[in-house]
This record gives sequence, C-alpha cells and structure tokens, in this order.
Amino acid sequence: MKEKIKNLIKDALEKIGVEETDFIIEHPDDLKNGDFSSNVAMVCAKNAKINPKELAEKIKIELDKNLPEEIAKVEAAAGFLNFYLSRKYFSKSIEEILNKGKEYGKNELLLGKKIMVEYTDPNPFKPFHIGHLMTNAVGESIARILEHSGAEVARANYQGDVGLHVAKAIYGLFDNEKLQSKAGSIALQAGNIGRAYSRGAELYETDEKAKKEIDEINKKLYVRNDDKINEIYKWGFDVTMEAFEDIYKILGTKFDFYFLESVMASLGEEVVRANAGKVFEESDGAVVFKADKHDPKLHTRVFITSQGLPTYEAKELGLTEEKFKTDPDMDLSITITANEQMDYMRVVAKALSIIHPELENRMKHITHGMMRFVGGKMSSRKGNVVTGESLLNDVRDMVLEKMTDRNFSSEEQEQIANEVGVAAIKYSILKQSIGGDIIYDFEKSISFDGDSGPYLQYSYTRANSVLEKAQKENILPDFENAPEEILELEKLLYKFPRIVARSAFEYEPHYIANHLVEIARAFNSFYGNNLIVSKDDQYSSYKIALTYAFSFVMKNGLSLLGIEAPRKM
RNA sequence: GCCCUUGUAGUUCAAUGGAUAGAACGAGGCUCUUCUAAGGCCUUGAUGUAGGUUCGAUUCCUACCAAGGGCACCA
Repeated sequence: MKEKIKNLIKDALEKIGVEETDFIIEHPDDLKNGDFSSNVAMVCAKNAKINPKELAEKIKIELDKNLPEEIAKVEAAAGFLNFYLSRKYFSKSIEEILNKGKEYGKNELLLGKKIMVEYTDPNPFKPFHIGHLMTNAVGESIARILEHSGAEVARANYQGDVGLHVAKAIYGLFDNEKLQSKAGSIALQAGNIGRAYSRGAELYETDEKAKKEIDEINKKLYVRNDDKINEIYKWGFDVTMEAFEDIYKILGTKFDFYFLESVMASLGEEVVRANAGKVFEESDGAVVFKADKHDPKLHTRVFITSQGLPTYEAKELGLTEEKFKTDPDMDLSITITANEQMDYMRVVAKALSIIHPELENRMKHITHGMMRFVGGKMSSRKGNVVTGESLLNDVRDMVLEKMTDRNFSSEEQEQIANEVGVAAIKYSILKQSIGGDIIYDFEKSISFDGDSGPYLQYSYTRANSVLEKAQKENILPDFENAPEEILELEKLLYKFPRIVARSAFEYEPHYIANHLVEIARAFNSFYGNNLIVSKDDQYSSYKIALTYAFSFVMKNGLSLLGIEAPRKM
C-alpha cells in the first residue's frame, strides 16, 4: 500500500511539473491524521518555490482525479498529505488476517539467513537471578522475532563451569555439610548450592583463612586431582544445570547449543598463543591486546594472565570460533548481555576482527540495561539476590490468589498461574527499549492492571469467550457486510506486520509490546461498547470476524514476546 | 582523568527530523439483570541547561550539568 501511494504521488508531481525530492510515506502517530501521510509537499516546496500548504493542496487536487478503491479520501492539512483508507481496504485486511492465521505478521526481511543467538548465560553453582531472567526474556523474544522474519535461528547458552565462583560454592558446601543433602527436589538442592556460594563469596572477602582455602580449591579444580572435590563438583554441576532446565521450561526456552567455559579456555588460549606477537603482546608477564592502538576509544585488556591462565577475553575467542564451527555458513552470531560488558566486548570484537576479518561483520553484541531495584538495595546485600525461581513462585502465588473465584481444576489452575506469572515478568522487561536500565519494582512487575502482560492475556481470553459463544449460537464470521464506520481496532490490526518488521530490524521487542497494548485497549473498548454476538445485529458476523482477527494478532504478538496466550484465565 | 550508556508528567516508560509530545501507575468521579470488572468511560500533568544545523529538533551536532557502567591479570 505504501508503495502504491508513493507512486500515485510521483505521478501527480509529474503532472503538476514539480521536481521530485526524497519524501516519505508513514503511518501518522495520531489516527486523526489519516492512515498514511506524506511530507512530500514540505520537502518539495523549496525547489518548486511554492508555499508547502499550496503545493499540498495542488497535489491533492491532482490525486483526487484518479483515486483507487482502497483509498477513501485524501486531505491536505498543515502541509501534510493525509490518506484515508477505505472500508473495502480494511475489510480485506481483516480477511487477510483470518486467512493467514498463525502466519500473519511474518515478513521476509531475513529469509534464508542463519543466525545464532546466545543469551541467558547463568553459571552453574551460582543462583539464577533476575538478571538472567532479563537476558532470557530479551534473548528469547529476539530469537522469535528473527524467526518470524524468515531467519533460521539457533539458540545458544554459554556457561561458566570453572572459575573462582565454583570454588567459593564448594567451600561453602564443605563449610556446612547440611547444604550437601541430596534429599528433596532439584530446585531445593540447587537452592542450597546457591546459599553455599553466597556463604563462600562472603567469607572470601572477610576471612583470610577461607580465602586461602578457596584459592586452593580453585587450583585443584583446574587440575582435577582431588576425588572429594571432583565428586562434589559433579553433583553440584548436574543439579544446578538440571535446575536451570526446569526454569527454561517454565520460561519457554529451548537451547540448541550449550557451550562451557572449561572447554573454551584451552581453545581460546590456543588462539591467543597462535597470534602472539602478531595481535597480542607480552606486558608485565601477561599476554595482552592493546586495542587502543587500533582504536583510541578502546583500551588494553589481558587475555592470558601472568599465571598463564586464559581470561574471559581469551575464552570468548574460542567461543566465537566454536560457534562458527557449528555452521560455517552462519550469517550472524548475536550475543546478548547486560551493558556492563559492552566495553570489553568491543575490545574482544576488535581482536577477533583482526584474527578473522571474514567474521567482522558477522558478529553482533546486543546489550540490555541493568536491573536496578526500587526502594531497597537488595543487590548490595550479599546472598540476598532475588532468584529467578523465587520471583516466579511469588508471582504465581499472587495469580493463584486472584483466581479463587474461577472454576478451574487444580491442574488447569497451576498451568494458567504459571503462564500468567511469566507474562507479568516478561512483559515488565520487554515493554521498554532494551538498552536502558530497568528499575525493577516487584509490585509493578506483578501488577495485572493496565500496561501489563496479564492485561494482554485477559483481552485474549475475552475474545475467546466471545468466539465460543458465536460458535454455540452458530453465527459465522463474514467480511462482506461491514458497518460503514471504520473501527479503531481495524486501523491498528493491519499495522502489525510492519511493527514486527521494525522490531526485527532494530532488535527491539518493545515496539510489539506497545502495539499489543494499543490493540488490546481498542478491543476492550470495542467489547465494552458492542454486543458482538447477537442475532439481532446485521453486523454481528463482521464483528465476529474482527474478534477472530484480534485474537490471532494478539496470540502471534504474545508469542513473539515469549508469552503464552491461555484460552481462559 | 578518559570512554560508553541514559536524562521526557509525581512515578515507570513511548514517540522511523514533522502536525495539539502519547500510554500506564498514582489521585478524583462514573460504570456489571448483556460475550470474564484482571474491563470500560471522564478529569488532572513533562522534553536537564545553553548554543548550533533545519522550513521544522524530544530526535542530529557542540559545551555544560546529573545518574549508571567500564578503564590490566574477575566474569
């Protein structure tokens, strides 16, 4: 449609004899200004030496001579040209949504592209905290949006199975043997290991003797020569990894690849050694990369310590090579982390682009903001981080409380509560642009009013109830006999595919989240002002078709945010 | 000190260089004998400061101010 309007304007300009300059066709922010608008008169006015308003008027007159049936009217206002689409156009767009169903909203922006997305990255032996929840929500949504744009996406998770944090956890487990109990659920055992880690981390800072022992355990872990440590390591690793899987299941993520730091360490070290003298140089006994030599905005970082151990930077080199080994034709490798890692990822990327120039444009680092807390410094109090699991449980319990007056089996109740809870959390993360920090407010993240995940789900279930009633009363959807007035809901629904494309192009899920709130609001308003299923209403069939269209778009949109759409709640 | 990110209603967020800067929460009022009131309707308020580019700047540029992150052997 956009192209069609553009061509109409081009023809009109030619007929008037005004030279064409670059102009745009866009959806105006406010529906009052039409369905499409163009700035053509303003950008061309200067060359044509006419007042923009006059030029807009002239173009309008020319356009009016030959309007296609999809356009109801053209208006010249404040120098803009506003196009109003016709009833026929909207009826057809509703028909299109119903025909495409699940496929509606897909685009071919990335057709045939192979993309790997790495996200979440929790560390075994450490708690899965809400920061991981945030990366997971962002990563899963971006993965789905890319898939919806035609890409073949592989999901990857990179986990720190070696390092000081493991030694701290193991020290904590030795320190308090109760925490080693193998009784109870996986979640319970993993929780104990998390507590052991917190304890170890605290003692490492405050207790000299503990610090020494933890460093000792760390060395033994590296060479793997202590049976007692190896045994507890294996148990702890298995338990925490399994606990992570349970969380992924609730969150709706399934990874295709798992990369472990212990494996990347030696691979990365090899890469650094192979390029020593060329890319890397020695400095104070360590092997470093002086990125500032290549770009003054970057800085020097250590890749291999003076102790001879590879750092995270070196491991990242190994990781990137491994990722491209899974598929040498991969078009893009995306890594999603918090923005505190931005600067050194740039250094790593610089080193990589020198070693592997062919990969330079095939790597992308997307950063999201940090989780901050409102009303309390939870993060600064050691061992008092909000774990993903506790948050999920709290939210689920709140939902259950709210559901007491509904008639569901306990099984149904459990599932719905989980889906609604995850929606509340994910939406509170994804509703805003991912770059900025998120001020995490527990009360708000589980709020079910207004601008929230459950609000979207609730609108969807309402639509479902309407459709069930329509089936019972045997009224079928139809697009032919539509009311003359074009509803706001229709004007929002047909924009969905463009919103998805923009989200994919910018790697920003919040455009979808915001659009879903708009259509939910429009639907709820429509629902409140109309009896949709009614034998006495000649437009009932059209309204039912519209309700179907809404439910498809809402379900598809929620799915792109990684949120389930329950039929009832 | 240097580099990166961010400054928009009381609060949390929107706004591909365009029209009267949008929502939500909060506060106040109305609204269920109708398809789920987790809803709808109405009222209330903002672009950090100073310049610049432009027909037009929340958006781009410069300086300043403020917040957060990073800057050699942690990740």
